[in-house]
Amino acid sequence: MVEGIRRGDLVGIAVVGERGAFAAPEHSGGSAIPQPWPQHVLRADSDWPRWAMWSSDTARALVAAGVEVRSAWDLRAVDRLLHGRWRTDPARIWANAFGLAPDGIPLDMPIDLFHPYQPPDAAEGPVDAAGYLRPHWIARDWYATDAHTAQWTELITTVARTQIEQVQTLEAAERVLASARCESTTELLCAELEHVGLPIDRRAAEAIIVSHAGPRPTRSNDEAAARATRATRDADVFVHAQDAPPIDLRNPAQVRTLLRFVGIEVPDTRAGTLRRVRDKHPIIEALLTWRKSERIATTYGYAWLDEAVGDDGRLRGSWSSSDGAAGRMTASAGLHNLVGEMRAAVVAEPGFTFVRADLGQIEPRVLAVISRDAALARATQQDDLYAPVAAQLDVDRATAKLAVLGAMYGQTTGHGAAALARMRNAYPVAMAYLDAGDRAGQLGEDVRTYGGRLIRMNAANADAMDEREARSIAAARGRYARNALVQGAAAEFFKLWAVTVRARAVELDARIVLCLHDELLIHVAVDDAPAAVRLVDDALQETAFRFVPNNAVRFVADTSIVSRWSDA
DNA sequence: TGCGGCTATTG
DNA sequence: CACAATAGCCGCAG
Repeated sequence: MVEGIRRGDLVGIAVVGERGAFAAPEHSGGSAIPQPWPQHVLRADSDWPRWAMWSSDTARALVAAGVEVRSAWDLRAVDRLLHGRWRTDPARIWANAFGLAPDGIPLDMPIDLFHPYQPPDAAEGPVDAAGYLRPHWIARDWYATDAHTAQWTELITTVARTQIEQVQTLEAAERVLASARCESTTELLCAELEHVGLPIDRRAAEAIIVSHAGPRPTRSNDEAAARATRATRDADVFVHAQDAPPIDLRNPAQVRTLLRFVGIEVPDTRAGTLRRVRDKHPIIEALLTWRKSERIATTYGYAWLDEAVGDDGRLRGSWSSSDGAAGRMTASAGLHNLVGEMRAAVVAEPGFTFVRADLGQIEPRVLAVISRDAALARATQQDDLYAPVAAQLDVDRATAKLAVLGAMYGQTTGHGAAALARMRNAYPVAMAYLDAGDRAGQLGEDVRTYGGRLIRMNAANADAMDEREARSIAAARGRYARNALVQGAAAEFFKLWAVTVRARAVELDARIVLCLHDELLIHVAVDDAPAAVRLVDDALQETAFRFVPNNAVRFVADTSIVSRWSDA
């Protein structure tokens, strides 16, 4: 335990070289205390602060050192939330926090023949006369003294406090503040997800790969063997067009030529297009099968297994806490788009099992919250929200679902169009909310999600564009903004649920091993699985209460205990 | 070698 | 002219 640090304190922390350092809280009267890693004082059980850090790079260093951090204030994550920019660095975060023009940020001098490296003047403080951070302070590999380190960590605390003041000026400041904390703690979760990895049964994975890509090439024959397996795979298609000239099945234009040769004309060669003509010629079925195998062989083949799955049988990718248009979590290495068949290889370790939980109909439920549509909120009281909506619209369930999704995505044509008109009648408040977002997007106005994330609508380049093209681009931007408000708020709900589960799971020694937009996968000892199920459900109720203070909207999750992901 | 197009998968 | 994401291979330009 650290002298003077109390629960809830905001304390700047940094990793400087081989050491960690944190600012002392104001009331202790001290300055930064550099510490070698690992640093067990950080895991003080009862009294713990909210550690302020520049970015999840610090969280990764902490996790790698075996330090458990419970909550954070991540300057980069909060900066992204407030200012809607993804490519940021400390110089920019600092400028944003203090309202300084970004084009005034001083650039670091390049080190080359004409500008040899010169050690910075140690007497210079971190901030220059104009108020910007000095570049060499950001580089921070030159820190020689504890005094420098102390200044650096205190500065982190300062930026965090300034960001909090910025949040206070926004509409719904309390909610945005909660959102900023959640985004920050999600950065910790991402660092942990990268460290822990997803348990994979390597032999099961290899069996799936063998069935599509053939046996693993040995080192002595890899080139030739790989060619041979590819040729075998291709031959299963060519056998249906034996007189056809040789073509490359990986080239869509040549596939069209091949199909034309057997008398089938298609506009493109996508799976959906091919399926519509599958009974015209047996080659279509063979081609679809080939595509599936080719995908496993290339994307989820031996190379993927070797690169992404460690010796400990854990699949690891890089995690981002808020990427893309609306701030969803993203992951690489197939963690977010693993083909269904390969999910059979995601298996809990001996003595452990998975608790898998996914939110039901999260986007329309979130829409009811953010739009404050009382009629839609009533529909969320049902386990299946689409049932009351279907009754309200006087259509079948499938049509109701299409209408709701179409409304959120900005669909204007197609089969759902008639039901969409009924949506306007039945849920005018929700539809008005969506339309307002759409209009803002079309006009190029930035919007903010429920949790306060700024969605930037960059001004369109109207030059060299005819009117029809301009209209189509404006419509696309409208749909983008409309959807970002819903998808973004849904992402915020999910992350709040995830960090709540993460916090509660500590006592069970359970670990979140996968986050998938509306789904959580938790790795837990078999005996603790029922407790983990209760924990997940309790966390959902808590999340719903925090997200919707008046509890007018109901959220549901489907939770199960499975040893194999595909069994859910 | 970098990038747009096409195609696949997922929520 | 339905939203978001990651990721592979191809052809083409340079």
